[in-house]
Amino acid sequence: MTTRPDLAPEPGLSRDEMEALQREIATAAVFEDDFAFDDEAIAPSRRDDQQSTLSDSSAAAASPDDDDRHALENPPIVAGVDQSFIDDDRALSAVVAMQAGEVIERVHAVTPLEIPYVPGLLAFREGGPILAALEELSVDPDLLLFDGSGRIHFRQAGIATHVGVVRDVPSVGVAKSLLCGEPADSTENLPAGTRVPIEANSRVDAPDGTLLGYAVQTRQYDSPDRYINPLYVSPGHRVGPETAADVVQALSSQYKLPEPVRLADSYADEAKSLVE
DNA sequence: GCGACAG
DNA sequence: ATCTTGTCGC
Repeated sequence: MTTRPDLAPEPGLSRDEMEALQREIATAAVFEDDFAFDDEAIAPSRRDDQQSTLSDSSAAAASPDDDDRHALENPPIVAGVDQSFIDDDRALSAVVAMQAGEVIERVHAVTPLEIPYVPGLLAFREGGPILAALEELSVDPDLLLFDGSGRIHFRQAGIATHVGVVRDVPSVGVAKSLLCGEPADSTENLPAGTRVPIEANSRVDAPDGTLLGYAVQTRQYDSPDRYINPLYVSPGHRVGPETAADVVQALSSQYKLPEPVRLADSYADEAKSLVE
């Protein structure tokens, strides 16, 4: 449960040092459920559903105990993180915090970009700007959702894992394309609500077949001969692969991306247009 | 040497 | 990520 500022992604490191740091991050990361909040209370309408259920099914039953009451009154805060780029050397990081389906805070930070994008080293380019934006948040999130990979990474230390470990906050990686690893089955035209395991292959620093995450189909067209690609969801820190996929599905309704990430996405563009 | 490669 | 009109389909 220790926060690890010493493992922060420093853009000034050599490539070898960056990779070595990522192996340390992967070692410090927890790829299984380890959080105190009620993940069942994350979805939007959940709160109302539970209250009505409680009121008509428990005529003579005891009133909710302290834990239930706490969960109902304090749904977990989930923050979506995304970035936009103002020019070649300035990044704008946006964070949208939601609770029970409602946006409770939006913050952003503009920071200089130190290094270019290199596949596998994304955290060293965007990690600093993201940490800067998270500092602006007045609420403290129970879960962070990133636009990028978590454990689905060459060294099992994608940006969701890296930032999650540094802040010691449960986190999940939500990528729109697959960086590495191998789907256990075809991911073509999957029905909405389904998922396919993503396993480690020779390109990943883990035994072949290790479950890294899931291809998650949050939305799909009804009939046409065209289809939507799945999301590649993986544990960042303190969340297991099943829960990571569950959370993303619970937070996705009308759109492909889970709401906190989708809103952070548009907020990043909106804030950018006001800056440039 | 060639291919693969989050955002 | 970003540059961008039209276009296909519900």
